[in-house]
Amino acid sequence: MAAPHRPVDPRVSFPELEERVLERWRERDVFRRSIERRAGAPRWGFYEGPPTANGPPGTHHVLSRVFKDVFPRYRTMTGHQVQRKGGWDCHGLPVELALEAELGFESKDDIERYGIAEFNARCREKVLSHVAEWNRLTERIGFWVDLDDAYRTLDPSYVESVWWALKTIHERGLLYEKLKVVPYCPRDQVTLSSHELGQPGAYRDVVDPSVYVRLPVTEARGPAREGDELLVWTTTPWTLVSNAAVAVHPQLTYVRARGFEDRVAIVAEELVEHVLGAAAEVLERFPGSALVGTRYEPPFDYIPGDEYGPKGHTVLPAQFVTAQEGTGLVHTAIAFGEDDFRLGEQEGLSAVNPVRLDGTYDERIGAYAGRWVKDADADLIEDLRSRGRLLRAEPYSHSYPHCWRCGTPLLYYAKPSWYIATSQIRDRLLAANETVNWYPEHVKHGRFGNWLEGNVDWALSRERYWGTPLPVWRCACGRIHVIGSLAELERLSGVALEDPHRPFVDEVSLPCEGCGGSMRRVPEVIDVWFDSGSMPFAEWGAPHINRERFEERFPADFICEALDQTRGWFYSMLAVSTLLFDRSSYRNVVCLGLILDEEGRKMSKSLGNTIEPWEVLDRYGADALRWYFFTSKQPWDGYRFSMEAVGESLRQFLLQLWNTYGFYVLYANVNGIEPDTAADGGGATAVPGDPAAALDRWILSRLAATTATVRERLDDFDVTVSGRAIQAFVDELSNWYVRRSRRRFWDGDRSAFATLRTCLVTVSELLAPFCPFIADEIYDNLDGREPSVHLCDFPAAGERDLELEAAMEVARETVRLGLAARAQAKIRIRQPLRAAVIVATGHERSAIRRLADLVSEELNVHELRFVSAADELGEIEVKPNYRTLGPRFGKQMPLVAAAIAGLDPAKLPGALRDGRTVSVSVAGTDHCLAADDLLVAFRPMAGYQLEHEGSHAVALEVEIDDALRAEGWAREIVRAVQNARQNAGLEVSDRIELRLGGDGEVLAAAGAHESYIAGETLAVLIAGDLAPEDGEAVEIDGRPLRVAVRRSPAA
RNA sequence: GGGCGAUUAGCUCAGUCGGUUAGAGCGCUUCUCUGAUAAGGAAGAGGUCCCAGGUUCGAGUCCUGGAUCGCCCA
Repeated sequence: MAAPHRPVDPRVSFPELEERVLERWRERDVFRRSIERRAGAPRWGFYEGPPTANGPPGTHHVLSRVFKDVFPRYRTMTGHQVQRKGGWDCHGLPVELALEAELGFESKDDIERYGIAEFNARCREKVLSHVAEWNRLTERIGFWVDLDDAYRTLDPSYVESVWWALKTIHERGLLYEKLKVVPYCPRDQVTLSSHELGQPGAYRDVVDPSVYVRLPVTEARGPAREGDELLVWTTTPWTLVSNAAVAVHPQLTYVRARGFEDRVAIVAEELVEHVLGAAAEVLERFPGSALVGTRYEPPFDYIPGDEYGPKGHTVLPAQFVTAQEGTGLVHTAIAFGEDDFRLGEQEGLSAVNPVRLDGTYDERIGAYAGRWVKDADADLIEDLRSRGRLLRAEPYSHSYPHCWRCGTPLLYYAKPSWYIATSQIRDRLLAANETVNWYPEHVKHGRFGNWLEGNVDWALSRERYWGTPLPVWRCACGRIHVIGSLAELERLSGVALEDPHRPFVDEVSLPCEGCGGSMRRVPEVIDVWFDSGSMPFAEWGAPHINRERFEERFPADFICEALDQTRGWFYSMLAVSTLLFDRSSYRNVVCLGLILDEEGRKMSKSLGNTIEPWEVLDRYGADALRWYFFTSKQPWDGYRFSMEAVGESLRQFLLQLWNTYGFYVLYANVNGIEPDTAADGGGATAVPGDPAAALDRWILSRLAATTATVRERLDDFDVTVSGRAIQAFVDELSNWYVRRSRRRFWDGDRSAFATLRTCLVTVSELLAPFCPFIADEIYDNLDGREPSVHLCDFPAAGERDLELEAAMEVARETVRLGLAARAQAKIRIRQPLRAAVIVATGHERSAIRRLADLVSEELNVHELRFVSAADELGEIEVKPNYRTLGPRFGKQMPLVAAAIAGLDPAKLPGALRDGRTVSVSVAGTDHCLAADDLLVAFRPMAGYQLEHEGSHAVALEVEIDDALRAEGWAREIVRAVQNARQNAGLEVSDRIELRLGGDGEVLAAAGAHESYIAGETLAVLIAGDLAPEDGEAVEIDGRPLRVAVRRSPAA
């Protein structure tokens, strides 16, 4: 007869097991079938936020990929069709920069010389260079996603969809080009998006010169006299050469004050002391508005005031000015600050910009021409000092943005850029956000909501090469045409492009419908975030092709990325879909935290504290890593990651489950127990437990409770609590159900086997989304009616028996107390005792009585005796239940507590058990208290050694007579024989011949309990004739015994 | 500088609507059990629930301020 189940290796290697399971999935085509099986079922949508494959995947990618896996698996099992299209983010500056570094390029000129076609071809290769590695890891960790049909943002169909989106946005009047001050990297010659400013390392603490500059008034006006000095403050001295104006707050109070060297300065009143010192003498006070129009001498005269317009080198009113720091008068350089630029627009000042794109001064700045502006700071300051125009200069430490790739300090710089007017749809963005469930919830109106509130227009264009070309064609006459597809481009130009990228697309010109001239494409490519934000339709090439496939799947039910994507992908997804469809492209979003090392430091290559995914996978396996991520904490809190932590999740959970499963298989095979598939075929209605076996019904009730919790929490995207519920159940199953049922398994009790098997199979189904490998292995070996557990329906919660669950709690508590009492009395568990004496009140007493066999067996006592509290063991004490009484009595609580303390405890339990109420007098008024209002606790009397907790206690009768002693010895002998069996390498089902020798009294006890010993050890023969030199020597209660076992030839 | 979050035992984390004796696991010490287990059980040691105010009959939990750490923004 073949064994019903494959034997289970207790020393299994999970990594090897997982490889076998993967092989089985491939053979049985399980992923594809899991989706096909749900054809026609309600869809549950998932979008893959595309990673870039130009580098190898790290542990943080494993984190997001397993979270992207667990919910689709769960929803598939609950009857949904969940298609998962993979994707790769292909464009972008990082690829270009990596390639530049490889080629040793230092500027964009090098790229132009190299040739854009060749450069982009290299980018195209590079960006997918690690795809094979990503695919291998993705499969290994059990992330089910369709990588064969993955979208790539560089595909022509994808680019076309993005073009369509931009054309649509243009048609709505939301695409515009404007000179705007942007953070600009002169090294890469590229404008940075706000997303890029958010990259790690962008803001760095640096020390910049901070200068107070004197600007003499050139003609008296209002309160200002000729020769008074306007004091301005700046941390960017290099912008002083293009000072265009000075801004003051019209409502703020300013003063003329006599300060250093008797010169008269004009500063904000609040800052006089800060700027001029305590000795300064205030001469006059006036509002900022009085200064407006005052003319002054600029710090440098390279650019004459009239180049800025009539208001050049005058004082202007501006609301953004504060008296927080500086002088309260703000140096304004139109081209180099966002506020400055806006003020220039309002006041009609032109944005004269003497700084070249490479960050050097142009020829207008005389001696400084050609110098990198930041390097000119020191010389400019000296220049000011020598001319008496410097009040003071000091180092100023602040955080300043740098290019996150090359580390160059950014310049705020006026440049023409293309924008999407997202600020015009701010209310729609907020409304769309309201429809999204965020996990954790606080992101919705916190970090993300605040970000939307402060929405600014999306800086879309990039002056780079490897990206989706901005599909805007412009004629010299100013006319603009936005192209929405390659077909449209061909229709208008006659050119059929196969590759929409630069430089090919740059060569296509269109006839201008206005002037008949030739339209050329603008040179920019777009922000890659717009690419990835377009994925809901672009992954299908919609709307040009596959329109229905997109529409059927929009919006997604679930997306998931790390928390740093709030302003990245989460935003671009919301913004693009709101611009185009006026709704969010996702309904639920789970945010993940960062992975830190075990000391809480960020993992980074430079610190050398990274842990590579393969190290973990090869040592502990994917399930252990997944389980760690799912259950160690709420995922958005971040992880303190270490090898040891993953090892612990393996030991604490997976091994316990594996051993329980191994136990079942071992004894099912020994007893030839076939799974009763017919009975199980009916599903949850077939209760395998013997109705008389309380343990069976108890564990099935716990299983039902666990199933309900897991479903409820997974429905709310909570893997942490649901996973921990499974873990708690497996612990109950292993450490109470199996432990207390071992005898029944040895005896081949079919109810016990059916119950344990139901629990294990159900656990495998509950666990399938979390730990897909071990779950499938267990399912396949114990059930296997489906080719994989991942083709099963998720379990439905059965009926619970709450009363039995509560009773078991009490019984287990009683056992805990009894074992503690044994330890106190120093009587080992194998020594049977006459009785345990239990103090328990009404319902607890009946609970223990109901499970008396369990309790007495576990405590190894012959009898349970109950005593009432009034007996000599101790007494009952009642305490107020603050939870019920607090709200009722409020401030009178102390009085109530006192009144309760005055009750006669002896009379209470009986009265309360009978449903009667107790009357107390509080401040002259009588109140009725019900059983719920009182907490009953047991208080042992002095001088008794017993264990108590809450309202019950357990004491043991410790007197051991000869019969009990002999019984204890018999158990010791059994243990010695079992050890001998194991030492002899026998199978658990082998029969033995047993020979004993040694102490006469011990042998007599063995004789008295011969059938017990024979039964326990499968001995067909027991003989007391062992020769003194034979067998293993052991001690029984300090007496010598020798034991010899031999496999019995009789079958 | 602003926003968001975190801070509970040596470590990793729970802690429900505010309810009076704050828990678990790991680790440590001692004991124990073993016919599944890399396990299990019992006992012990281990706490300024970050700090300071406040609200309340009652605060780890709510409010205010502060400290430290992280993330995001400027």
